[in-house]
Amino acid sequence: MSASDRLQRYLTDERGSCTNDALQERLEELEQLDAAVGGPDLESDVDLLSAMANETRYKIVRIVHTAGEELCVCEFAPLLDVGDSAISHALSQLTDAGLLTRRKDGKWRKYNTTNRATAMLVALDGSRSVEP
Amino acid sequence: MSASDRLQRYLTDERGSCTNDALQERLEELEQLDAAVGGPDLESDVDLLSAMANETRYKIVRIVHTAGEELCVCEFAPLLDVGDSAISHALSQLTDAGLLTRRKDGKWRKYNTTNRATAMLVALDGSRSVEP
DNA sequence: AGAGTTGATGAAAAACCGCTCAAATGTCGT
DNA sequence: ACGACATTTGAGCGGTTTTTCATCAACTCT
Repeated sequence: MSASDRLQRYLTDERGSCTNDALQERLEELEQLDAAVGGPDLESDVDLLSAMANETRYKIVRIVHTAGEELCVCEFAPLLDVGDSAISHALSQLTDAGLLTRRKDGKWRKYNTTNRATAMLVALDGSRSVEP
Repeated sequence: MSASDRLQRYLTDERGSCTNDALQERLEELEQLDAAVGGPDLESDVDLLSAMANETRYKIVRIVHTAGEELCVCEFAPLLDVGDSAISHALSQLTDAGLLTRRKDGKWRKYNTTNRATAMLVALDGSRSVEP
């Protein structure tokens, strides 16, 4: 097929020559990379990243992380300029993604960060402006 | 206003009592959290997370990271089930977000991961299934 | 110079997201 | 059990994102 056509020309360019065997070998190497990537973690990782990839939800995670203690839903409300319902949706998505824990305390619900959330924020902070 | 109404009831519940001064104090604490969060990094962090929060783009970053070497556009094509154009869009977004570097090599373009991308993947892998 | 190839770019269709509104659930105090 | 309150849930609307299609710019080789 033509899918690997370009790849063969590329390998020829890079290595001077490229037999069909060499092409197949490289294709297999790439397939292995793909297989290693496509595991069951892919979906949960993308879910986690999607959960944080929104200003409202990112701020929630940051706020709890910075607070260093569990916070009540009613404490987010004054800080986020969206309705209570949106906050609740956000908290649920973050909890489902494994970024927050939810605890019932009587009439109130309290949320705290998980290790996963902390790890992400630390990675973000630690790698900032350290190009490349 | 009623925005801090609920908060006052909450504080009363938690601490037994809550003067208006105590309410104001807590509100200020929360505002400080919010201020610390709303810095200029917020936007770039959300951009970075958004860039990774998509199966196609996540796979690209993972593949380059796992390969441990720069890869040519033509090497992604056989692994991703989207058109060449979508791959190009994805690579641009990832590069703009600071997750990949782009290098011209004659006719070909090669992409590699940045430290930022590595930091994110390491954080994801290192915090997996270590609840909470 | 011209043909062929790689990759980027822009518009537009299709899929998806984020918010609000209305209604539901669970909890507390009376 | 009832009313008040805190939060969640589900539907739906408007806007954004992801992909494709067509086109373009840059580069290579003859």
